[in-house]
Amino acid sequence: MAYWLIKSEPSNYSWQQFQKDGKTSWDGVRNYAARNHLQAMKKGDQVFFYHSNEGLEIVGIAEVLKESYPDPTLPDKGWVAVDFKPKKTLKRPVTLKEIKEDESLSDMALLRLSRLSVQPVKEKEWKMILKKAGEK
DNA sequence: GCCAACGTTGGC
DNA sequence: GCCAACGTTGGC
Repeated sequence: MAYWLIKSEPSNYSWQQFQKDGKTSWDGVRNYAARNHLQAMKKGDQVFFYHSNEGLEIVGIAEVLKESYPDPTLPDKGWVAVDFKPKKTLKRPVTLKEIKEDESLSDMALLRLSRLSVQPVKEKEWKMILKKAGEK
């Protein structure tokens, strides 16, 4: 099982909206690095949902519902989409500030590659963040 | 609203 | 194939 992090601007698509929808299709990604990560996702993988621009915090955990398939908004160009479903809202959101302050998380892609919208999370980082969120 | 970081584009 | 110009993302 692998761990990931996806970003969304709440004004565009928020965690609350995601929960209301029950699932969502992550399409429209037009970045090669992000696409490669989408393609590597397996059903059941766990995914942090991060609010960028506003909030600046990890708000919940999603799960891969459907592995990558041709992006319906641009099917012939090799871009892909992945379906997610919301799994759990964190007891306490984990802010970018907290992540920055933690030495052991200084290597996270969130900090090093701040512009990448789909990125891998190491198991160690995953557990660390869950702990900060007040989860087991 | 500004600006740094980074990806993409296009001229040579 | 290099690199400058430009556009976009995202934190501040």
